[in-house]
Order: sequence, then C-alpha cells, then structure tokens
Amino acid sequence: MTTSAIRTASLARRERQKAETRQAILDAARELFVTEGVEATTMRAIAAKIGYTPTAIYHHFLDKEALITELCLADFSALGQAMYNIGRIEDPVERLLRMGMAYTEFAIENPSQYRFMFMTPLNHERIDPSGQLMKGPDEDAYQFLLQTVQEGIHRGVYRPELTDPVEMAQMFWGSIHGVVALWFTHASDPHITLNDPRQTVRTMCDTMIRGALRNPA
Amino acid sequence: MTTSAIRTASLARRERQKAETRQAILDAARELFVTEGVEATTMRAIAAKIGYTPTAIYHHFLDKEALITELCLADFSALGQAMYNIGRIEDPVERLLRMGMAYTEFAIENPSQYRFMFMTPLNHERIDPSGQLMKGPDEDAYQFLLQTVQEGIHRGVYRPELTDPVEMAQMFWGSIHGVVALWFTHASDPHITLNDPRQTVRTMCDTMIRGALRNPA
DNA sequence: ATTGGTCACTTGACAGCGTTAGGTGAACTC
DNA sequence: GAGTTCACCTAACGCTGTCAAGTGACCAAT
Repeated sequence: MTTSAIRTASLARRERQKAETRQAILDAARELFVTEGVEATTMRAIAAKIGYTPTAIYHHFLDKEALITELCLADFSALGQAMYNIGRIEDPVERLLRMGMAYTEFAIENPSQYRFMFMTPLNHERIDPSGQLMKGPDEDAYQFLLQTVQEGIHRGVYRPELTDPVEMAQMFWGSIHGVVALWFTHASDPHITLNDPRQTVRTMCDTMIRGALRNPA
Repeated sequence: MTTSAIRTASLARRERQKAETRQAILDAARELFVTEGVEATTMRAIAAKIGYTPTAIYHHFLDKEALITELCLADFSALGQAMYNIGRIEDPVERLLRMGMAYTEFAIENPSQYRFMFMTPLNHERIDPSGQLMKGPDEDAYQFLLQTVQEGIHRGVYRPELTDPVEMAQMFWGSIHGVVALWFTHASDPHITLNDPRQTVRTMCDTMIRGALRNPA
C-alpha cells in the first residue's frame, strides 16, 4: 500500500466514522421525536441515548431545528415519491382522489414529521448544504397537486365557476390537512369523538369532487 | 356606619382590588399572546408589563396553561354566541354555510386563541372552579354544527349515502379548519402563495355542500 | 393601643432547557 | 519525535416555568 493510498484510506475511515455517529444521532432523534414528540425531546435526551454529551450533536448539526429539518426532509421525499407514482394515473380526477388518500396515509404513518412540517410555523428560509436556497419539500407535492387540478380545469371536467387552480388546490389540500390535523390534536379529547380520518377524508374527497364536477357521475 | 358594615365594605374592597390585578394580568397576557405569540410570551414578561413579580401571577392562576385557558374560554364563548345567533336561520343548509363563514371569521379575528385551542394538543381534562369536569368551550359550537347537519339529514336534503352526521360534521369542521390552519402556518412561506382564506373557504363550502346535496340547486 | 392573623405580593432560588467557549486526547502528517 | 487536526468533553451562560419562605400592609380582637 502506498503512503497516499493509506492516507486516503484512513481519511475515508474517519469520514465514515463521523457519518456513522451522525446517523446514530439521527436515529436516536427520530425515535424520540416519534415516541415523545418533537417539543418534548431534548438535546440532552438524544445525546444520552447514544452515549454522547449534548454538545457533540452540535458538531454534526447547526441546532435542534436543523436536526429536525433533516429528519423531515427524508420523510417528505417519500411523500413526493408517492405523489410521483400516482402521477402516472391518467384521469386527473381519479389522480386527485388518490393523491388525497396517499397524503392522508402519509400523515397518519408519519405523525411526528407531519406535525412539524405542516402544523408548526416554520422557518422556510433554510439554506441547503450547497448554499442554495432550499426548495421546501412540501413544494414538490404541492406542485403535483396544482398540476393535477389544472389539468382537470383544462379538460373542462370541473364546473365553469371553478377557474382558479390555486384556489382549488388549496381547497383540497386544506380540507384534507384539516381533518388530519384535527385528528392529531383532538383524538384524545373526551368531549368529541372523532371518526377514522381515512374514512372521513375519503367521504369528503368524494363529496367535494362531486360538487366540483361539471357532470357528476 | 356600623362596624359590621365597615368590615364587609373593606372586605369587598380587597376582593375588588384582587379582581383588578387579576384582570390586569389577563389584559397584559392577552396583548402579549396576540403580539408575540403564546409560546414566546414568558411569565416574566407578563409580570413586568404590569409591574409585578412573576410569582405574583401564581396567586391568581394555577400555572401558565390555566392563564391561557381562561383567556381562550372568553373568546370561545364569543364563538359560541356567534353560532347561537346563526342558529335562528331556518334552512339547515344555509345555516351550515353561514356557520362555516362565521367560524372562519372568528379564526382570522382571534388567531392567537384559535391556534391555542385548535392547533395545539391540549389538556382537555381541566377542572373548572366548581370542581366539575369542564365542558370544552368548543363543544358548544361543535354541538351546533352536529345538530345543523343532523337536521339536514332528517329533512332528506343530502344524498342518501351521507347517513353519518358525525362524519359530515367532521368533514365540514375539518375542511374549514384546514384552510385556516394552513393560512396560519404557511402564509409567510415564500414557496407557496396562499389565497385569502375567506374566499377559499367560501368556494370550498359551496362546492362541498353542492356535492352533498341530493338535488343541487 | 397592642397583639395576632390574614394574605397579596416579593425574594431568592431550583431544575431543566438550548446553546457555546475553551479544553482534551487520540489519530494523523511530516 | 514534533506539530496539526478534529471529534468529543467540561463547564458554563442565559433563559424558561415554578416554588418555598419571607415581608408588610391591613384588619379584628383584646
């Protein structure tokens, strides 16, 4: 082994080790965020879980919010992927319904990330590693939605009063978000018994699409 | 003036003074909650605003959450009142639409209280002064909604598939809540431009009601 | 007039939070 | 063997909500 080969090899090992502890932090944080909630999870608890001091985390992440953001990005690329797969469905109305259900499923499967991403006022002016202004991961899914709505409008399947794709997209997004969000915040409320959000979203999308169609089936 | 009269008079004065500082705390807290946000408002800031020490607050309120809860109760009784007035509208479908718009208006007018009441996981097991399990102030409005939906179902104005009043109520509540909530959390998001929530809610309610009616107008 | 009690309010502190300046020690280069 | 790098630690800062132990003005009764 040449000296330069050794140098690169050891350097690679050090980088790998650093990446490993970085991943360990992410793993510990994810589990705590999911089980305890984002707010209730402390930097000290994350560090203790992997046998480090709290300050060690700051060698891998700028601050707590950066750590949370990174975890969310991973999950929301999954949401984007799900939307992308649904994008192949030809009928824009059918596609709209399926996107709504996929979105709901995602929210229920990733409640902790969903809460952080859509239920807390966020600092959306994050800078990504390359120094560029980072595109919000929600934007991808939103663009899919916008495009799907627009496609339906152009094909003339919706009532002529519904001309604004932005308004329609926000109607759909907002309504689904609302049912899911109420589920999260009020599921344990003894005064109000909430139905299964999947079922409610399903009926709601059916109803809203029917009300939006020019010629309801 | 008799001695007993003096006693009761001075006692009344002391109680009045205590009630006054209690109200001063509420006023200061309300203003800070609205301008700075609930989370960002500290007990020390509230106390400083009225020239007291932070601990003085604890002689009037159990803790920070109790203080917030009391402020919310006042505002949500206003919501309940608005719903009650609308309750006089005879047509249950028209009433439903009007309730939705009143709800939206309330949320936009009282964003801070709305956030706390519907957008944060709450300890709904609070005990009221009389020791009874307190009825959530949102429950009144929810009962109004439930009754309005049920009335429409009984009159047979909705499609026969829509038989569950609970599901329908949660569709409406959830959808409006979602549009409003997204407005609160994403209004300052540079990636997504949100329309005026009143307009969006209006179109959404129209669309959803149309989709729910047996014979759309 | 003096004593004793009530109670709104203060003093001074506690534990826990996110975060940081400065140090330590092992692994590396030369 | 000397010097550098750097992942990680020690110790602390300022902040938070909250509380135990006072303090002092007011009141009632001797």
